Parts: sequence; C-alpha cells; structure tokens
Amino acid sequence: MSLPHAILTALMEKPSSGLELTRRFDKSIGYFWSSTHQQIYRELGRLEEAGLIRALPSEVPVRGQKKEYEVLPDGSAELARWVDESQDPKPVRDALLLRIRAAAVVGPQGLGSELRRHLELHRAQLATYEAIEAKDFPAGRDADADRLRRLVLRGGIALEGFWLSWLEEALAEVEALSGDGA
Amino acid sequence: MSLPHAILTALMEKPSSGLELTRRFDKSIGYFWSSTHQQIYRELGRLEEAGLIRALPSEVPVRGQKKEYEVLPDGSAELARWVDESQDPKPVRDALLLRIRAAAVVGPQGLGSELRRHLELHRAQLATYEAIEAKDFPAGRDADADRLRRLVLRGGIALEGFWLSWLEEALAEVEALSGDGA
DNA sequence: GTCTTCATGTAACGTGTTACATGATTGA
DNA sequence: TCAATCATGTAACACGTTACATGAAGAC
Repeated sequence: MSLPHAILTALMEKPSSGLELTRRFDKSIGYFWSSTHQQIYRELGRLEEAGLIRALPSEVPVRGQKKEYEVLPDGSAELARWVDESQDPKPVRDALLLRIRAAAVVGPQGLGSELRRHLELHRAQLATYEAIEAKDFPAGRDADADRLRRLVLRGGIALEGFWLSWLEEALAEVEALSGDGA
Repeated sequence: MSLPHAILTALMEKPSSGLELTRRFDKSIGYFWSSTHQQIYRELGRLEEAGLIRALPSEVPVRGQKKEYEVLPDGSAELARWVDESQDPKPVRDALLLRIRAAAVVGPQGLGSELRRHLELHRAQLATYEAIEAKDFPAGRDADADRLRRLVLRGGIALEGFWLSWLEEALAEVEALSGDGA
C-alpha cells in the first residue's frame, strides 16, 4: 500500500492541489507509481482525515475551488517510518509475457506487430526519460536529494533498456517461427 | 484483465485441479502472472459458468474432493482471440523506486540494507530461472511452442539482470551519500 | 450568454489480498 | 483418535478503474 506515501512525497517536494498533483504524477512520480485523479482525491481525503496533511486555509473550500495541501509533521514522520520499512519485491505481472506463453499453445497470430508496437512505445518512454535527465540533472548537481532522484530516473532508463533489448530478441524469434507470425 | 487467460493457458498445457493450478502458478506461470489460490478458485468458477472450461466428470463434486478442469472449444477460441488483442504496457508501479524518491526528502535511513536484501532476492530468482532454463530447454528443442516459452523465460532472466545491475549501482550510490546511509 | 477548460469530486464495479472455514485423507 | 496435510472454498475489505456529475472562470 504505497499511494499515500507517493502523495506525501510529492507534497513534501511541493504543496499542491489535487489537480496539480495529478499532473505531476503524469510526468514524474507517476513514472514509478502511477495513479489517477480519482484515486488521488480519495487518498487526499483520507490523509487529511488522518491528520497527516492539511488544506491550506485562505480560500473557501467549495466545490470547484482550488484546494492546496501541505504535509503536517505527523505526515513527514509517517513517510520517514515507511521509507525504513522493508518490503519484498512484488512478483511480476506482465500481460505481454503472458500473451507469448499463451501463443505457445494457440499460435502466435499477429504477435509480431504487437511486439513492434511495444518497441516503439518503449523507445518513446526512454527518450522521455533521457530528456528529463538532460534537463533536470545537468552535470555538477550532487546534493544527496538530487543524487537519489537521479538514481530513480536511471532505474527507469535501465528498465526501458531491458525492454528494448528483450523486445528486439523477441521480435527476431517470432518472425523466425516456422509458420511466420506477423 | 488477464487472470482468466493465464488460467486458460495453464489448463491447455495440462488439465488440472485448483490446487494443482495454484502450485503450477507458484513455479511457472506465476513468474509473470502471479495469483493466489483464492483468486484461482473464484476465476475457475466464473470460467465454468461462462462455458469456457468444464470440470471433468467421474468424481462426485463435494467439498474437499479434487475437481479437475479442462478447456472447452469456446475457451480455446477466447484465448486465441485474447492473444491477438493489443494492449499498452502497464505503467510501472514499484515501491522500492518510490522509497528512494521519498528518501530524497526524508533521508535514506536504512535504505542500504534494504537494497542489499533485494539484491539477494533477485540473485536467487535469477538462479531459479537459470535452473529452469537448463532443465526444460536443453539444446536442440526447437518446436515453436518451446521457442516461445523459452523466450518468455529469457524475459524473466533479462529482467532480473536489469535489477541486479541497477541495484548494484544504487547500493554504491547510497553508500557514498554524505551522511552514510546504511 | 454559452462553450470550453479548470478543478473537485461521486458512484459503481472489478480485481487482488488477508483471514478464516470446511471436509477428506493419511500417518503416528 | 489426533494431528497434519490435501483440497476447496467464503467473507470482508482495500485498491484500482471507468464513467459520470458539479461548480467556477475565462474566452468569445
């Protein structure tokens, strides 16, 4: 269960409203903990209820009015506690691998074009990450926080690298099948 | 979703009871589509209801009695249809990456030992995969089905390879932090 | 005024997880 | 006969997804 901690992290980096959070998830935190605005609003409500964050005063809290949240000391403490928790890696659950395994029993059909499509998507994602690295981590920034954030980004980059090289192998394999699969 | 298709695939490879399926998920299909026995029983019920599989007759279907299922033609057709479906890769959702990003704002605490622990787990998983490769895919088997299943396994191996190399980088980085993180 | 976009939600549902329940079979 | 193990489930709940609803602000 990590969505609340993803939100706490984002809010500590910068107090935000629900929609701002949603956007930031779309182009940063969401790269390794994806979420939708519905989940975010639900979780913001719970975090506020639990006293870990609060809505900044000033504006009247009406529907349709922007509401900014900031992390309270209890929230920061909870995040520190969670960072120190130990948790086993979650078993893989990947539909593409499953499809190929299924293709072994019912035939590869149009698997080739699906592999090509995924290749393109992963290439694009890699390009996105590399653009972020160039923009946010120019040489020379080496405060601890920057080093850690960059480490996470490099995780994303290496993961896309894995996909690209495996997908290329897979595509070659599928196209070489007896009956031709594409 | 894909659990029903994972089950159909497993049942086409070999008709099984719920518990046998659970065991096979634990040491094969589950490596890329994990599941628990509760989910499997629930889904077997639905698949039977939908007419995609059926319980082999013979035994009285009492609680506590083994019940074997086999795939019906409709099930096989549904699996073939699904294999040909196109589906975007699911966005990453990884707690360890999130923890590191959170550590950038609240400090790395005992992150070093957690990274070491994950390293060991991934090394073990890689060893498991390599043992399976040596045992199930000795040189020379090259029927289409075998090639595809081996391809999936090599995906698992490459994925563990990604984790190992990134975790080593991460560990070096975390241990080099100003305040020392382990 | 109306349309679009910003912004915050509600509702319904499906999947996944955790804890527990029940019956059959086997060995001490 | 007792305990352990095999085998099949039920129940409750948390999390994630999809579709829709509502209000405010600015553009035209």
